[in-house]
Amino acid sequence: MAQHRTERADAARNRRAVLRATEQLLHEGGGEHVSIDRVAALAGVGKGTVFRRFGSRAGLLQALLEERSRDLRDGIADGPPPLGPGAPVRDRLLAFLDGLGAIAEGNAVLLSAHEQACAEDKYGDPSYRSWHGHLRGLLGEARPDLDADFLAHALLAVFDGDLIRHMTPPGDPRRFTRSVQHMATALLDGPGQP
Amino acid sequence: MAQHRTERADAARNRRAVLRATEQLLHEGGGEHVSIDRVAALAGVGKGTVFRRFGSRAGLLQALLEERSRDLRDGIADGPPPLGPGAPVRDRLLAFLDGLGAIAEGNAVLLSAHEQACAEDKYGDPSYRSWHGHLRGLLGEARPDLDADFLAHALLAVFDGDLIRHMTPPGDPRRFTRSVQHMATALLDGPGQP
DNA sequence: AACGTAATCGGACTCTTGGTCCGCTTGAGC
DNA sequence: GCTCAAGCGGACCAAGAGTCCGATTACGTT
Repeated sequence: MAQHRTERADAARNRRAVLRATEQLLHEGGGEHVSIDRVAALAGVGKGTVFRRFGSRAGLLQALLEERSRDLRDGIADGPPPLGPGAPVRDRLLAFLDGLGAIAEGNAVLLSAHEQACAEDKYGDPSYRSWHGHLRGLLGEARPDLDADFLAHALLAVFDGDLIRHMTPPGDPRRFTRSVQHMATALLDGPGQP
Repeated sequence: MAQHRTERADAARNRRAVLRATEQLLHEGGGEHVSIDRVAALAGVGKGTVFRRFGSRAGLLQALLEERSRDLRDGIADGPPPLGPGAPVRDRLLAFLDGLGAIAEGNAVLLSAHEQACAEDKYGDPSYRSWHGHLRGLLGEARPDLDADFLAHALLAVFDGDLIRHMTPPGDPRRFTRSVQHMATALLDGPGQP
């Protein structure tokens, strides 16, 4: 994120403070509880600083999400199988859904807030495009007869913060992920195009 | 909608005016172009009138959506097959998806706006609950071995205004519906629970 | 160590929007 | 006509996103 040369020390410190404040507010109240004013106050910086750093509310939430999902992205690109390259497509798909599901289950509130903030440009969001591209690739490889592009969107549509909270019972935090994986295998093993 | 006895003539006239103004604004600009002030101004009524009638921005959009989908709901409850009762489950499911798809394709902007306005309570919305209940019933009947509740949510998750606009090419307005139907049959015909 | 400067900071300010309030108006039953 | 509750409307409020610019400060240079 060093734009020209290096980032000034105070700038780096402030960015970390803002991100930490955001996640704290997200954790305390709902996503709508996170206003820029509050974030700035809690982080001990001015409002302008938040905007210079992250551009907008959407940018702030997106940065947080990106931070939480960096490991998964790296694992996909060059990590060990089955998440990384080399494993059978089906295993890679299930490993990916497992990883994304874990992130989603652990950050449902952040997901909702991000979705709401991005509003009109959800499908242009870099994270979304990345997940979609990966999914489409795997699906297309496994089942060239299906509409991989649409199915990738359909699978991702299910990763909705509200839905996850709505569907996750207290005693079974991975239920959502299992359901998604089961649906994906049903699609993979389903009948072909007539 | 007559709360006690009958609705005063001016009240009814104003409600129609507000709804018509809303759909006009929705049609002209994007969903975020529809502010209550603008709606009230275009309808020629005061802001308070809009709120008394519809309660909130979400209520206004929901009322419009409900108006657009009333026929489908009636058709499901007591219309002729295959939409109404009596046809094989599979045919009813496809007919329902066809009807809902048509509504969604024709009101993508309204869908987006409604979704954004409802925000935190999408799953409590009467329309949503109604569609979900119907879908869950059909899926559960056809495939008692699957998680009908989750799959109903998953199918509905795909009815996203932005996604529909993003996926509907100019020359093929029903493409989205066909994709959804195809996905649904893949799920119906897929393998059972291991 | 002192300096120059460009990056950074911060909070006052603007603008828009959802929602509330309350005194005034009016439709409709008698 | 008369009454009066239902309905009206727009001033008002609070909150939040995003902008601006004078003050501040980190840091490479000398």
